[in-house]
This record gives sequence, C-alpha cells and structure tokens, in this order.
Amino acid sequence: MVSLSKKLIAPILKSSSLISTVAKFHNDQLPFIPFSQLQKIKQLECQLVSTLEHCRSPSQIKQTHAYIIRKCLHQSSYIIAKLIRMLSKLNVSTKSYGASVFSEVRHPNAFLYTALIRGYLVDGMLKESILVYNSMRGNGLIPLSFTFAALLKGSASESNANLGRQIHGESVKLGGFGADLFVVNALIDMYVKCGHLDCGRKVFDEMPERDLISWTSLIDAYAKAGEMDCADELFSAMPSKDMVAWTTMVTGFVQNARPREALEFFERMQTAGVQTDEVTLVGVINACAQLGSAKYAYWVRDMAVRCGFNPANGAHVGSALIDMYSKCGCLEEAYDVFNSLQRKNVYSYSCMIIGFAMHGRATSAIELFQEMMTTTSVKPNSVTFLGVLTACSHGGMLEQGKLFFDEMKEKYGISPSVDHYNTMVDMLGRRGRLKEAVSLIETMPMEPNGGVWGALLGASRVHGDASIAEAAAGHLFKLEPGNIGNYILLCEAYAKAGRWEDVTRVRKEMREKGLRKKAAAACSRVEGERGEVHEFYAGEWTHPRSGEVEGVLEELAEKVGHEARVGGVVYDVDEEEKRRILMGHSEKLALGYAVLVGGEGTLRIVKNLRICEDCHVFMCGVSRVIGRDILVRDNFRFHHFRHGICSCSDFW
DNA sequence: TTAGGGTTAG
Repeated sequence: MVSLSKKLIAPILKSSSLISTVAKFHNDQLPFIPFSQLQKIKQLECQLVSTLEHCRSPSQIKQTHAYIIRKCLHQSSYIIAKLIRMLSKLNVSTKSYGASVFSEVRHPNAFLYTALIRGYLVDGMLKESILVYNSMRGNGLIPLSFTFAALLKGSASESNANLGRQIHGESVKLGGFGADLFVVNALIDMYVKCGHLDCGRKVFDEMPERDLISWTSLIDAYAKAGEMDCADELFSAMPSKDMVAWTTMVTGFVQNARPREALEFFERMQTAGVQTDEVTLVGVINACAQLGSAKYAYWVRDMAVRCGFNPANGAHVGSALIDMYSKCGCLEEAYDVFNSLQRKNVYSYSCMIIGFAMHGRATSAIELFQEMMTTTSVKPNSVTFLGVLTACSHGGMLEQGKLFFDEMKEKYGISPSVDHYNTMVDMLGRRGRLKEAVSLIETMPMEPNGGVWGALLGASRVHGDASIAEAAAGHLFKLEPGNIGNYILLCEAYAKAGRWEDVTRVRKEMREKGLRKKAAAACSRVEGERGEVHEFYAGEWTHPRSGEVEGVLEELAEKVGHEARVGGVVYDVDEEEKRRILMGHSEKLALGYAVLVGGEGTLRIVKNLRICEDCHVFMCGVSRVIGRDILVRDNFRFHHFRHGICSCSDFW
C-alpha cells in the first residue's frame, strides 16, 4: 500500500520547479500561476487525488497528507476536499483531523466547504455543519446543489423538518435550485424520514420532472410505511424501471411480511429481463426465510450460484443465507455457509449464534461466541449478546447466562436493552426462579414491555404461581388490551393452582370484553410432494384435500391415544366442539396434509403464532408413531419433535 | 463532485 502511494507521488517529487511556483503563489509572492504550468499542476492534483482514493487506512492518508504538505499542495481545495472525504469514509472523526486540515487552507472554495459540512454530518454534528455553512456564506461563496442536499440529509437524520424546510427555501432563494433534482430528491427524502410522507408526496406531485431516484425513494417510503398498495401503484406508473426500483418492491413485500408476493415480484422482474444483484438476492433470501421452506432455500442457493454470486465473498448475502437456512430448519446448511465465508463479520457470527440458539444448540452457540472472541478481531454487539443469552436460556444454562449478562455491560460496554432483560426473565422463569425474575424487572432502567411481562406470565403459568401470573397479566392487560393470549395464559396459571373460580371469572371477563380469537390470523405452512408450499388456516377446511386430512388426523389421534387439552379453548361450547376446534388448529391441518402425501425425512411446518399445548402434545405423539422427525417453527423458536420428545423440553 | 434498494432480534 505504501509503495502504491510512492509510485503515484513519484512524478511530483521530480517536479520541484512546479512546486516552488505553487508555494510562491500560495504565499502571495506570485499574482498568478503561468498558464504553461497551470495544466501541469492540475495534472499533479489529479494524481494526488487518485492516491488519496487508493488509501485504505487512516495512516496511509496521514502519510499522503505529509507528502502533500511537503510539496506545498495543501492549499488546493480540490485535494483537501478529497482528503476530508476519505478520512470521513474511513471513520476518522472530522472534528479531530478534517477540521484542522481545512483550517490551513487560506481560500477554501465551495467544494471544500461542502466536504467539511458532509464530514461533520457523517459524524452526526449538524450544528457544526450549519456553522460551516454560515461561514461559507459569510465569505461570499454560493453553495452548490449538493451542499443543500447534504444539509437536507442532516436535517432528516435529526428529524428536523423545519430546518429542512428552511434549507430548501435558502436553496431556492440563493442558488435557484428550485427544480434541481438533487435538491428536490433530498427534500422528498427529508420529509419522508421526518415522518411527513404526505409532504414528500406533494413535492413529488409538483415536480416538473422526475428521475428514477425520485420515484424509487417515494416507493421505498410507502413500503416502509406499510402501504404496499400505494407503492405498487407508483411502481406501475413509473415510466421506466431499473433494478433498484424492482428490488425496492421485492424488499418492500418482505418488510411487510408478504413473502409470496415478494417472490412473485422477483419472478416478474426476471421475466422483464432485469438484472439481479446482491441486494435483490438478499431480499429474495429473506422472503424464503419467512416462508420457512427448505425447498425454496435450496432454490435460492442454486439461483445465487447461477447468477454468478459466490456467497463466500459477500457478507450480506452470506449472513442472509445463514439466517434463511436456520429459519428453514436446515442448521447444517447454515453452518456450511458460515464456514465457507472468507470474511466473517459481526453479522455472520450473530446470525450463526442465533441460528444455534433457535434450535436449542446452546453449547454450539456459546462455543462459537468464544471462538469469535478468542480467534478473531470481530467485536460483539447487542444482537450477538441477545443470541448468546437466548442460547443460555433455551439450554437452561442459568449461571452461564447471568455471567454473560453481567459481562456484556462491564467488559464490553454494551448496556442491556429491554430485549436482553426479556431473555433474562425467560431464563430465570424457566428454572422456576420467579422471585428473582421479579426483582430483575424491578431493577430495569427502562419500562418493561409486553415481552418482559409475557415471559414472566408464561413462566408463572408453567410453574403454577398464580399470584405472580396475576401481577404480570395486570400489566399485560394494560399494554396489550386486545391480546387474548394473555387471558388464556392467566387462566392456565389459575387452573394449575386449582383456582377454578378465578378461571371462570377471567373467562367471563373475556366474554364481556368481546375478545375472540382471530381464527384467520393463525396460519401454518408445509411443503407438498413437489416442494410447493401449502397454507392452512385454523378452522378452515377449505383445502381441496381437507376431507382426507381430517381422516388422517383422526387416525393419528387414535394411534397416539391423544387426549385433547380442552383447557386452552376459550369458547363457551361443549367438550366435543372444543375437541373439534383443537383438531382444526392450523399446524395440525398442515401436519395431517404432510402425513397424507407421505415422504421421508424431517417434516417441516412453519407457524406464525405460538404453538398451543394441545398441538405440542399431539406433535410429540405423532413423531413417535410415524417414526419421522417433525420440525415446527413457531414465532418464538423451533420445536424439534423426535421419538415423542421435543427439543424445547416442554417449556416455551 | 453529489442521490434511490440490503444482513442479525423471544
């Protein structure tokens, strides 16, 4: 790297006469640079800028900077702007280095001022960048379009729409940038990021001319706001669509948990002959992860290879693949991808640790974490610790987990988030240490959320502690008034403690509040014979083969000797009807279908809600009688049923 | 010398 700099700078070292000309000019000993030498100096500037562009570390830049000073070119706005930009790109704070380099330039131009503004903005120092802007104006310089674009971006990052509006006004008044696409696109983006999508849309509608960027950023904004219909409408109206626009739609559907439509869009994109890049691929991979279908997972890997991507080279694609394989129940494949990665970063490690944790492989997760800490320079972040703590929780490793929880703050300076507390409550609760869980909640520096109280309620239910369950449920009823699951958990806790009159009271309360299980919301997916995905909804016998599925389920129930856990049914109906409702749970329908079509190997079901106790018991039994492993992914974790036993040790 | 789409979470 050093030799590269020397090679590029070598011609400058030889041109001493030029250098003395430049020095004299900058020291006001020369009124102007002779035209014959001007071209040559411009060439030297270009060479230095190119050298800077090749720098890959702050020390290389500092070295090059030393050359620049020795050759008296540190007065060149062009060179110094590049230098500040590169420092910023390499995460050197502008305040610590860029600003002092800037201050040595006696006549900075608008480019250099803008570079400094952008440097401060990268560091999140909006105030300082405004000060630089003001001194730029004070020196009589006219800002450039991207000066305003940068300042608008800065206002967006502080969610300061008023400032943004002011800056835009100034750009119109001062520079006549009223129709400049850079400025107007930044304005749209600013409004959107400040949460004023309607204002962004208004600007868009009033634009005399729009480019791909105007369209795409608005489409993305609609997608992120959950308004896919509006996004779709805009996309259709777009006069020409490129890869980024298509990808925005694909990832938009993924962000809104609509993986099927994401894949449909991707198919349309390919039919339209649009190229695919890593970003598109990450979207498609995430869609497959959401579907949880192993077949799709293999399809996407083949496609990636066909498109010429080597997952081993791309951190984004690699991490997404690890996550997808874990979520599709293919842990071995996830680990293969992980091992094949040439460069592993905190994402790849975290994805893999979380993958192990999800599958109950606590020891593997912790070993991987320790490997990361001892053999690499990768620094863990809060998500890495979430994975590690989840692993401890699922693996019942309480003492180890407590140690990690303390260390993450003391040793690594990562303060625990509400999610970390959530995991700790789960970990303690699982071991029946309910009082300790309660005191931990009391020490939380932030308000406990529904997850924390839910973990406590779930644990109280399992351990039959009705009074703690009551307290937790009290908080949950306020935080999540429409969530019927909390009422059910409380009922179960009462039932376990034999407090039947309380069970009746809560059920009555539920009826009075008109709480009903949203039947259509529960959905399970399973792959058919050819890898096609079948969806089943609770209580809906609409699948073309549901008659046969019903028969299979009845047969299985008999073989297993299944006794329905009717306690979980909150409808006020007779026992027989309760049994029928339980038999119509989506994961059972999916299971029945998979058994009906037959096949070998692990049977994989993906559910969008937490698996209920009756289904859990049923799956245990069925795994025993059919002699196949059943893998159910619910919204919390994996349940791996084998020979009548589940990997979650019946705690979830 | 500038801009739009992306990876981890019970």
